[in-house]
Amino acid sequence: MNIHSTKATPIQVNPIGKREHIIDATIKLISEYGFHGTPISLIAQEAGVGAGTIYRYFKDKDTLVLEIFKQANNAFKETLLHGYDANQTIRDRFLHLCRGIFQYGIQNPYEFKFIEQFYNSPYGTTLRREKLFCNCGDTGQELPLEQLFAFGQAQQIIKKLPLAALIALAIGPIVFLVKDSIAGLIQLDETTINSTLAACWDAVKQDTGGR
Amino acid sequence: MNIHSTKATPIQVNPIGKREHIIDATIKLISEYGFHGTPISLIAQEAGVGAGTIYRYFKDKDTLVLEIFKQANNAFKETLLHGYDANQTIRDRFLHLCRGIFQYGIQNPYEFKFIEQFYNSPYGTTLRREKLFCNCGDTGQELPLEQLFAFGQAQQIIKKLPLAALIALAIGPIVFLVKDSIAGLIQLDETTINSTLAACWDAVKQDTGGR
Amino acid sequence: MNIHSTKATPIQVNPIGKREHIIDATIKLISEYGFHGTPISLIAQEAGVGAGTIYRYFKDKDTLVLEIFKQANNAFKETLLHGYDANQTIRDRFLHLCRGIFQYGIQNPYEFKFIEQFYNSPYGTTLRREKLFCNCGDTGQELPLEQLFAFGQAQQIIKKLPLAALIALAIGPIVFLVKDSIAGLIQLDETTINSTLAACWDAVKQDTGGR
Amino acid sequence: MNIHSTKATPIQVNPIGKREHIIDATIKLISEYGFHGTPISLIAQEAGVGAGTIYRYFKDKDTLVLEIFKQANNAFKETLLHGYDANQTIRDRFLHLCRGIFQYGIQNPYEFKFIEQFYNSPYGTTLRREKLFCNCGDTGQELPLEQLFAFGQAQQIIKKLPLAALIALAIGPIVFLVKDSIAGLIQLDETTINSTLAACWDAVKQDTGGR
DNA sequence: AATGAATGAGGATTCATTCAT
DNA sequence: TATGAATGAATCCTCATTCAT
Repeated sequence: MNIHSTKATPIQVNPIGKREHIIDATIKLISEYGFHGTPISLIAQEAGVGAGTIYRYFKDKDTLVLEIFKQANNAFKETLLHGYDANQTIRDRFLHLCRGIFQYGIQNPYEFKFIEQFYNSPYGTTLRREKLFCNCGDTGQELPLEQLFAFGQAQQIIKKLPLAALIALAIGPIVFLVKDSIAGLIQLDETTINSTLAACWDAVKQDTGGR
Repeated sequence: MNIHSTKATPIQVNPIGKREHIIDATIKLISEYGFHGTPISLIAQEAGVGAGTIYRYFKDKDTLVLEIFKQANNAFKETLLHGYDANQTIRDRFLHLCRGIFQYGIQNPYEFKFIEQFYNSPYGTTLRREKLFCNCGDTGQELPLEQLFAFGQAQQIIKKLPLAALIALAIGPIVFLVKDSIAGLIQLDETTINSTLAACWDAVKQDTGGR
Repeated sequence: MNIHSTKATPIQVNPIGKREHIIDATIKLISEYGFHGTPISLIAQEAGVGAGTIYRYFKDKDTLVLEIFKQANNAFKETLLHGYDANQTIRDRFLHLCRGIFQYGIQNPYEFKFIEQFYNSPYGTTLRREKLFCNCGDTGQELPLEQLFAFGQAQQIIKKLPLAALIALAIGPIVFLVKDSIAGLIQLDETTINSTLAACWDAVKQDTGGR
Repeated sequence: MNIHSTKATPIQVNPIGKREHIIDATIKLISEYGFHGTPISLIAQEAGVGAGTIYRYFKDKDTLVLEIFKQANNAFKETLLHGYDANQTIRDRFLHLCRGIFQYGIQNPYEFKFIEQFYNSPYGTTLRREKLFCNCGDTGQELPLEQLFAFGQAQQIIKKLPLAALIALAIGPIVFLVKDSIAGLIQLDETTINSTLAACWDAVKQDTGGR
C-alpha cells in the first residue's frame, strides 16, 4: 500500500477499487485544472497508485480521459431520462429534462465540469459537430431535448428558433448557474432552481400573445 | 529580427507594434489550444519575435495571459457600454447590453474564447469570487447588467431571482450560441440574434400575469 | 496458466517444458529485436508463461541471456564437432568445420543471430578476450579450428598468418553470408555453399607456388 | 559551460562545436552499447551539453542516429575511393578497396563499429535489401566492389560465385579482423594487413588451375 | 533592445522486478 | 509453484526561462 495515499483503506481494500480510484482522481483534477494542467503523476498520487499502474487500465492519457467522458456522459444522459414520461405535457417534459441537468451538476460537480470542459475542447467540438451534422455520434440518438423542441414547434408551443438557439436558451443558463454553484458563488436551493427552470421555459415557449 | 518571421517588417519596425503582435498571437493561439497547449516558442513564432523578447514585455507566461485578459475584458465591457443610454427603458437597455455580447463575440472570436476560457480556469474562478464577494475586483465596478437587474427588480419589471440566476439567464444562452457560432456549428444572422435576444428578455422579465 | 497463451497445454503441462519455452521465446525475440528491444513481458507472452515465472528459472534478464548464450554456444560447437574425424586431411577437416557453421546457421537462424549479437555486445567482447588471453573461458578448450590452423601451419599447409587473421578468413565470410541468408538477401543452395567453402580454403591454404 | 563536461575546452570554445560534440559522443557510446543501450542523457553528459540541447540539432534519437550513419557511411565510402584508379589491374583495385576498409576501421574505430551495428539492425537490413533489390538506396550507386567483381567475372579473373558471396569473402574477414583489433584482441601491423589482403584475393580470384 | 541557443525540470510512457494470492 | 498486478526508476522528449551576444 502506498504510504502517500490520501485515501484511507482500512482493513480491507476493495481489489476492484483501483480503476475507480484512478477515474475519480482524474475527474476531480481535470475538472479543476484541465487536461494539460493535470499530470499523470498527480493523478497517480491522488488515486493512491503508482504512475505506471494507470497504464495497466488505460492505454494512455487520451484514452483515460475519453473513456471517462463516455462513462460520465452516459450517466448524465441516464439522469436526464430517469423518470422521463413521454405522456407528460411538453412543458413538464422540458422541466424534467432541465431539472435533471441541475440535479446531475449539483450531485456530480466534478463530472459536470469534466463533461463541460470536454465539450469545449477541440475534441469535444468535433464530437458535437459530428453529432449535429451526421447524427452519427456515439449512440446515434438525438438528445431528447431536441426531439421535444421539434415536436413543440410543430404544436406551436415552442418558439420558431433554430434548434441550436433553443438548446442554448434552455441549457445555457443552467450550465452557467451550476458552474457558479460549484465555484461556490451561489447556493442553489430548491426555490431558485424552480424559478430558474420556469424562466427557462419562458424563454423557449411560444409567445401566446398574452393578451 | 527572426529570419523565419511570417510578418515582414521592412526598414522600420514600429517598436510599439511588437507588444501588440505578441498579444494578438497569444490570444489567437490560447483561444484555440488553451494555456498549457500553447508554448511560448509558438507564440514567439506567430508574433514574429524572438522567444526572449516576450520576456521584455511580460514577466512570465502567467503575467502575459493575465494582462491580456484584463485588456480584453475591458475592451469587452467597453463594447457593451458603447452607445448605452441610461434613459432608455429597462428592456431596451437589456437588449443593448446583450446584443453587445453577440457583437463582441462575433467580431472578436479569439478574444471571446480567450475570456471564456480564462473565466473557467482556476484563476478566473478566484477572480469572479473576489469580484462577487469583495466588490474589490480590477475596476471595482459592477457589471451594468447587475445594476440594471437590481433596478428592474425594484420596478417589478424583472423577475425576483438571485442576481446570479438572472445573469445566467441573460448571458448563458448568448455565450452558448456564440461559442457554437465560433465552432462553426451555427450561422448567426440578424434574425436569429434578435429572436434569441427577445427570448432572453422573456426569461428575465417579470411575468405580467398574462395580460 | 496464462489464458492468452499461444501454446495450448491441455490437461498436463510438462513442468520441464516451461524453461524451454522461455528460452526459445528469448532466443527468437532477442535475435530479432536485440536485448534492450525485448521486454521480459514480451518473452513471457511468447513463452506462454507469466512474467514472474521467468524469475523462478533465471535470476534476472542478464542471467537469462547469459545462460542461453552458453547453451547455444555449446550446441553450436557440438554441431561443428559432430562427425569430425581427426584422421582426415587438414583441408577436409577445415571444410567440415566451416560447413558446420553454415549448417548451424541455416538450421538455427535465431540461435545463430543470438550468438552473433552476443559476441558483438560489450559482454561478448570481454568473454572473447578472456578466452584468448587466459584460455580460462567457459570450457577452457580451444576452438578446434585454432588447433587445426596451428597444426596446418606446422605442416606448411596453412598460411603464416596470426591465428586471429586465419579465423577471420575462415569464419568471416561464412558469418557474413549466413546473416545475409537469414535476412533473406540470398538463397544459400548447396552449390553456393560448396564454392564458398572452397574459396575460404583458398584464403587460408599455403600458397603452393603456383605449381 | 557545463561544469561536468568531460571535454576540456581551454581558452576558446568552438561555437560550432556543440553539434560535433553530440555526434562524437553518440558514435562513441552507441558503437559500444548499442542504440537502445545508450540513453540520451548519457550522450548529453558525454557531449558536455544539456539533454534538451540535442533536440535543437536533431529531431529525435532516431534522426540523430540516422544522420550520423549517413555521414559516417559517406566518409567511409570516400576513404575507399580516395586514390582509386580505374586503370589499375583488377587485383590492385581490389586490394585498394579492401585496404581502405582496414584503414577506415583502424583510424575510425567508433565510426566503424557504429556503421557495422547499424547495418545489422532491423533498419540497416531493410536498407541493404532495398539497395540490393531496387538499386534505389541513398546514393543509388553500386558499391565499387560489386562493379569490380562483375567486371572481373567477365574477364574470368574472379570466381563464378554469387555477388553476395564474393562480397562476403572480401569484406567478411576484414570486418572480423578490424572488430578484433578494436576490441584489443589483435594488433594489426602492416605485414598482417598485407598478408590478409593477399589471402582475401586468393579467396575471390579465379582458380588458374594451379599449374 | 532583441535574439535564440542552451538549459534542466517536468511530463508521458515503458519495463525489470517484486510479491500477494 | 505460478501468476500477473503493481510499482517506480529510467527513458524520451518538451518547454518556460535565462543569458551571452
